[in-house]
Amino acid sequence: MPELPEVETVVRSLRPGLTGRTILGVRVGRKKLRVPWIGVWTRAVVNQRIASVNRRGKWIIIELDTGALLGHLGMTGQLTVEAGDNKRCPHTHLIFDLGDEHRMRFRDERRFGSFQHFPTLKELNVYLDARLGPEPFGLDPSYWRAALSGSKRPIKALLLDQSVIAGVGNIYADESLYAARVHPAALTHRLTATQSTALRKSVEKVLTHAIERRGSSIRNYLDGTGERGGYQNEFKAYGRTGEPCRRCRVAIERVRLAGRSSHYCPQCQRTD
DNA sequence: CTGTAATCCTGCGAGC
DNA sequence: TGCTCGCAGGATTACA
Repeated sequence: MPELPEVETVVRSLRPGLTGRTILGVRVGRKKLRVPWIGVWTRAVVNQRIASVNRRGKWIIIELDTGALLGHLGMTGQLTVEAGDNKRCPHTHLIFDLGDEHRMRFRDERRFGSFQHFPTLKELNVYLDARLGPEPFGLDPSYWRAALSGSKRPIKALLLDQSVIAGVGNIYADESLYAARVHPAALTHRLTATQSTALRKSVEKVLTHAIERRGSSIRNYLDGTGERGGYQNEFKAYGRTGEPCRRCRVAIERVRLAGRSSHYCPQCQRTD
């Protein structure tokens, strides 16, 4: 679920409470996550101090004095720091004891999320480099133009491809396409220079705005302190099937593209 | 090189 | 009320 704005909000809200703390122990849940290395690495992080907390694409990077943790929230993951009494919480897979009655908890209902350990930050970055393209902010215009002209896929599929641009997911792809007035099924190599530029700027604008609203909470998403986001109240396309377009009042339509629902205005977003 | 579908999971709302 | 179906913010893999 969480896309770049949600992960950025989690990282920002966790950073002050995590940085400088030492992991005293790790408790592991019974159920398996998709990356089955939990339990193998838990001992490696005990007594490690947390040096920094960062984000790349939709990934959370927790750098330790030695080694680093890489987390992904999948569709329903929550990473929170809590203090005081220890409530029972279903779907908890990891609890990091941070001392002084503080704990970091990783919950994930659907278990699409993951938590991995790397012996060095360098190895972690090699792993991410193999999967991720550049961040959407300050994207090189010529890189973007080349990426679009060199592909014949629908633009929606390209926006979701993390190796082209890191961090965009289904919600923000739809919102960006709406803002740029580009049809989700439009083939990338057929987009005009104007459309290409508009989309590059729209992605940046939509993501920035969503971060300011602390992300979108549709169902599960919470930030590092357990609070919901507010951007779901500002969706113009996503999840608005049948509702009137805020620009032209024509009903928003939904199509299935690249295996995902795409919401768009048939009047404002044309393929031609 | 594309594109699509299936896979990993749980939970919820719609419709019968 | 209770059942089944389809759908959900993601990433990876297999296959046409």
